[in-house]
Amino acid sequence: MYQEDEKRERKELHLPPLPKAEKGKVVMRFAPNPNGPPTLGSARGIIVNGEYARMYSGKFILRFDDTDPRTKRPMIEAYDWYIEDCEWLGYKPDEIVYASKRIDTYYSYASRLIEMGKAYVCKCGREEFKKFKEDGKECPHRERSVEENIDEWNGMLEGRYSEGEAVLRIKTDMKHKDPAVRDWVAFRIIMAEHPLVGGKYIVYPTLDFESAIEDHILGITHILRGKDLSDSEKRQRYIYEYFGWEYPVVKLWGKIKVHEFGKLSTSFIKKEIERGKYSGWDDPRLPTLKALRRRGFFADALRNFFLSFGVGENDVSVSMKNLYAENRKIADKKAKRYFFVWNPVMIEIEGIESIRNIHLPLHPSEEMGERILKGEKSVYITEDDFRRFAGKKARLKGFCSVRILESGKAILLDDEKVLKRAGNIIHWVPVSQAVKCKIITPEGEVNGYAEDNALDAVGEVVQFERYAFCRIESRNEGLVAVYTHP
RNA sequence: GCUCCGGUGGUGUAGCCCGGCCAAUCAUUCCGGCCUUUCGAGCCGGCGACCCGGGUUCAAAUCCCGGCCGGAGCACCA
Repeated sequence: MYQEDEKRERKELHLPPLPKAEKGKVVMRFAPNPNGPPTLGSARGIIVNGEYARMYSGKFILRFDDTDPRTKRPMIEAYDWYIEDCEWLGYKPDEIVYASKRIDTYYSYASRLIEMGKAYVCKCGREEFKKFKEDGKECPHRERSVEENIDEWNGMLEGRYSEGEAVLRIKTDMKHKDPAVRDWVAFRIIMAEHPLVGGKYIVYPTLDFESAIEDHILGITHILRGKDLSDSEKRQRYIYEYFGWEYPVVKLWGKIKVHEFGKLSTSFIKKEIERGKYSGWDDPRLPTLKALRRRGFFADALRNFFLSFGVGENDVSVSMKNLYAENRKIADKKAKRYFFVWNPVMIEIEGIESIRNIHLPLHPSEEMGERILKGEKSVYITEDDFRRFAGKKARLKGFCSVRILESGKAILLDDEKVLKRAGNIIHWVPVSQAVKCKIITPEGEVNGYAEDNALDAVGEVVQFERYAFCRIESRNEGLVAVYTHP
């Protein structure tokens, strides 16, 4: 136990202290757009933000930045999926905020900015404005009076304009050295039904505006965001300055790429699911948290995996092998051991006349009790072993030593004649105890027989000896398991 | 084109801010050995890195300049 704590302690050190963080006063948020299910990438946001909040006894907020019902249309089911996965990962949000339900609030801040002369309604076309931006020139709408702007803004809200005809821009500096900062858009018109608030609004805030206001309202002290959003701070600071607010401490991190999953976009996956290529969002081949959970990964493994990356700005390109290693450390201690024989071949052992109960531990080192296998004449072994040992001696683990003949027969030997040494000990399943077992792997299905004792382990992550860790999913017509990793 | 960021072994990471204790940390992968209850597990051991070039300094992975390579933003997307 003491060692456990010490290990955990060391792990914590992976997260460097946050600048200007005071115990009990830190407020962090994870702000996804629920336009798809949480993925491996989401996990990093949840874990690192949640971990920091915990580290400083602070607050962890889950905020849905769902303010684009068209281009990044939220998926109604996904809201709850995020909440579930936060909890599964061990970071239950202290507060949950839905941006789309607080749009009126954003309007009021927008009005104030307009009244302050810090925001204006712009009716330039995209290309038109782009030109002004590139040239560092102000567009004709920029210097109109506050009164005119108030009127135009109300016009936007009332539907005087259609999509694309008018936007509300924040005044920054048209000569700012970074073109990305110049008079950015705070609100635009989108005539689309929103999954959560329906057709209540036609004017929606952009991420930069919504996020800027929310971070202040919620009292966020520290923001962790991808470096692709590094311009946000520069843009949002203008608003903070106009209102006299203090900007949170920002830490950027690089993007993360997992070798095994190329660039699978949410929309692409969605299409493939509809086409039937994937069985659903929890298809084991997908990088969704649902899939990982189904495969039997432990939340702590995800946690250690992501904490090991720290919060640097360099991009991370990593293999799932690293996650497997983290998971294995946990699974190895918890998983019961069973025999599963793939590509089964039946052998008959000459010399076995009666059935003997073979007692095997459910775990080699942890106290988990035992399982009983019938030591009988007919057993299955995997074809791989059959080929490897045909004509040679092998030991059926816990049962007996045999010489395997090409014919499919086997001859019982005295134990002394076969050294019980790693390398010649194989696993087996008694024919009378064999249950069909299907394993769903990322590469396809693997079929064979498992010992019937495994029927008791539905829902658990087990280790099929000499095969892999798997999560046993169901037991209808035989067993169905999902492959976790070697 | 403009702006910003990064570059430590196969992979990830510590160290860089406050130069020496760094012939560089930890993990993983890979390789080898051990294990008469498994294994791709465990245990033990091993290989393996500061992008390049200048400069500052008694001393540079650490500071400065230049180059090269990589990433990001310049959306009425998040």
